[in-house]
Amino acid sequence: MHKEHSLTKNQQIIFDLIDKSTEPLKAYSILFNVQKKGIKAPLQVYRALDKLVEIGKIHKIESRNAFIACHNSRCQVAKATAFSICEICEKVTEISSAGLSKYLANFKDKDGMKYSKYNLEFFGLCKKCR
Amino acid sequence: MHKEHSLTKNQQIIFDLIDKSTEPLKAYSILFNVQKKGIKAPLQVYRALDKLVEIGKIHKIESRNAFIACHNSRCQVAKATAFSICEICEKVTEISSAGLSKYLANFKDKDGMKYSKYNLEFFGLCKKCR
DNA sequence: TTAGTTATTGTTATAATATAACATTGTGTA
DNA sequence: TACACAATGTTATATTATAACAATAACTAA
Ligand SMILES: [Zn+2]
Ligand SMILES: [Zn+2]
Ligand SMILES: [Zn+2]
Ligand SMILES: [Zn+2]
Repeated sequence: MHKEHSLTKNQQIIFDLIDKSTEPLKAYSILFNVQKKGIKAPLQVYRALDKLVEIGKIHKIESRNAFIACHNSRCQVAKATAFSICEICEKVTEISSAGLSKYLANFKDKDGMKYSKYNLEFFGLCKKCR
Repeated sequence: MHKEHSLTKNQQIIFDLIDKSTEPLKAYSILFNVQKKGIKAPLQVYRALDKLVEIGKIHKIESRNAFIACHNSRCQVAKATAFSICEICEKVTEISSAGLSKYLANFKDKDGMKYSKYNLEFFGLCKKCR
């Protein structure tokens, strides 16, 4: 469950766009799409994106420099994320697996160190592309 | 074990630099450091980096846009990587865990799909920074 | 209310990261 | 040799992201 944050105007505009999208959106594509709503500069987009990531409403797909809305109720505050990415059609899906998140949250490295924050990106071919 | 590839001149210069480095290096920092060896343009660096990633001699740390030499004998061909990243000092370590790689290689998503390629980045504080 | 404080926004410029396009050179091989 | 192919060199440009500073709006506390 996401903590309720009341979004500001720009944050709401940009979140709505990302949330409606069926694919991850890139910052400058977002910029292009919200210019008619008065958001004219990259920085306005990046500021909203930063905040939305911070509060867990969206995630950044690091290998693609793109942003996707969170649809994972298990995803507490954007600290532990996992995605599958199709290398052909670029479809991205957030993975919601109790087993996986438990395994990773409990994973200890050689030094016995545990990590509460991680990002995992799986690559392969989606159903359609196989 | 890495398949032996004989590196070309530019690839060797750039690999040596990354391999000697104690921290991940960014492309333009690499460029700056190899200009005295005759590599003058970004593209020359990016081409070498692409190839080195492809053959598994280095990995890209996606969240940092930086490159690190592979020191993980378990790491077959750059298809399955895991790192820990200190959020204060930015120290990056490649994780070599039989358990982790086995778990992830066998992980199946909701649709029963398995992924042989993945990238995992853990975030936290290293020993020194704790 | 009012002044002080902080978050958000707007704006211009610029930094940092990455690729396109094309000409040239080297390397292996039939 | 002649062909194919990989690697290199070079210029220009595309894409992603932040710095710096001014102006507003929203929130607090006296
Ligand atoms: Zn999520
Ligand atoms: Zn696909
Ligand atoms: Zn490796
Ligand atoms: Zn550290």
